Amino acid sequence: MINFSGQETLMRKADRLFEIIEMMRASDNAVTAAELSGELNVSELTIYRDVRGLQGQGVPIEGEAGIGYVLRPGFHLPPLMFTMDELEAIVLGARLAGQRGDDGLEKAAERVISKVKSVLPAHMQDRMDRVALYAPPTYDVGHGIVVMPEIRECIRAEQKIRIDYKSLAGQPSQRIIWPVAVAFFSGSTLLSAWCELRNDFGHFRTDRILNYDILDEKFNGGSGRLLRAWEQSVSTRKRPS
Amino acid sequence: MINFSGQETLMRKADRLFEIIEMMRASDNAVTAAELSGELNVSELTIYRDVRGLQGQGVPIEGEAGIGYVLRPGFHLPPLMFTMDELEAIVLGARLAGQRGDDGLEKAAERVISKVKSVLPAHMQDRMDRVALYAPPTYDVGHGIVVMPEIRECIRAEQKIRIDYKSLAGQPSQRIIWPVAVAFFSGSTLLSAWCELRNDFGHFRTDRILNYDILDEKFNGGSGRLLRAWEQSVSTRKRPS
DNA sequence: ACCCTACTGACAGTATATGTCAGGAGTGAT
DNA sequence: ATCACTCCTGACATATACTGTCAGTAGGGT
Repeated sequence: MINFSGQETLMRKADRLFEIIEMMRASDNAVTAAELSGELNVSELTIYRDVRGLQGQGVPIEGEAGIGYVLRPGFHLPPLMFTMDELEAIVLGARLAGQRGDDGLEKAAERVISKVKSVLPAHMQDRMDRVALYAPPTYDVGHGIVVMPEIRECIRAEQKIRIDYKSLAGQPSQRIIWPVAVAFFSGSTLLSAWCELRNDFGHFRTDRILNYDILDEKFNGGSGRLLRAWEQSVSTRKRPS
Repeated sequence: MINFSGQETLMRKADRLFEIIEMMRASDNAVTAAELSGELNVSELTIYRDVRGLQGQGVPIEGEAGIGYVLRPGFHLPPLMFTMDELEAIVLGARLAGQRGDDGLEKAAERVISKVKSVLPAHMQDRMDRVALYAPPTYDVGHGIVVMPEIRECIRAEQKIRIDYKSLAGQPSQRIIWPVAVAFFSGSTLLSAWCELRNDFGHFRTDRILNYDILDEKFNGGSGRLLRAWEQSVSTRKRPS
């Protein structure tokens, strides 16, 4: 955009090489040349040539037919300062997280803003203060008696919880759960967990948890395997609406 | 050196740009174009052109006659330390911003995650991948013909916009506005701006903007004063519901 | 005053980057 | 085994970007 005086294409190419690496690193799965070419507005062949060039330069990209490209972990190029777009995303995200999330997250989001601001050059600090993207207030989410920061800590520490739960029908029950994830809806918060009673994953509205005890006993999340299993169980029983 | 298969010069140039930045960062004093050209085996003019290109791309290089080049801080992202609460706020915020915001913000939010992760100590990177706080999918927000990243850029650059707008009643009108803020509701997006037609602030649903032209003419936001005036005008005419 | 240095402009040859077209070979699913 | 997907190679043509040389201007420091 602001390119004075030629050099447009080279810059575009240097940027493209950078973007290729970023996209591969950002994605968990393999990235295909077709995806890259679509995103970067060049032909697939150009991507192939770019990748070959990067590999020749020592970038650990692995390409497999039928799969796509994967960037082997451990490759780091020096991290660049946040762009204005990224700062706007951080500020908007913090505002949203502060509204949707619990008190702990709200305060954490504020600390994030100030930490990020502290590493910015002076002129960008001003601009960050003036990010004018807003998340309009929603209903205050009620968590009942549940102290959400505690629950999040249980997820991280893999600690079991015994809960007294009242189902939608009003049926009370007691069960021991392995907390896995939290979904922040606009009006309510859902705690997803493995339920020992049902031997399956279940979702529990936090405002229907009547009582709970954090147990000393831990469960084994298997370095994220339980989380991935939960993700899969959610994506397979998708609701139509 | 290890350059197989063509692309020698481009790689050399991309590398050279990288090297120029590295040499400037490594040196405490200013670096002269002559030093760079000697080290990189190109003419001085090529260095001048490279630097101009980098500056055009936003790299904060300052050149002074008689002195040399200096890389201002704010190009590299320094290491950052976050607590788990803060990391969870960042990840949740990025997910929320990615859903509510426009395409540009979604990508920016992804890059934020990737950048933050890259400056984190190793043991925290894994934990960041496993943050299990989710923002449930919402309806896809329609912006009509409006390209939101462009609008955000106009807010930052304080550029006037001429819009064709269709009011709720269906009444079309053309006006020139000074874009001030964007509010991302869950179902729609509101652009707030000073309206030259009404001489007052107004809110415009992006999906009711029929057409728009970004003008070269700029307005004067007064270092955030316009934004604060808008904030005040919003807080005084609060709607009860 | 003097040297150093960033910067600009014009000109020309080279090499480079990119696209299109066609085809080969490996992978995973049906 | 077939099929769809994907990485990868080769050849060819075109536009254009990069680089160097030469000459000159302007600002900084001593």
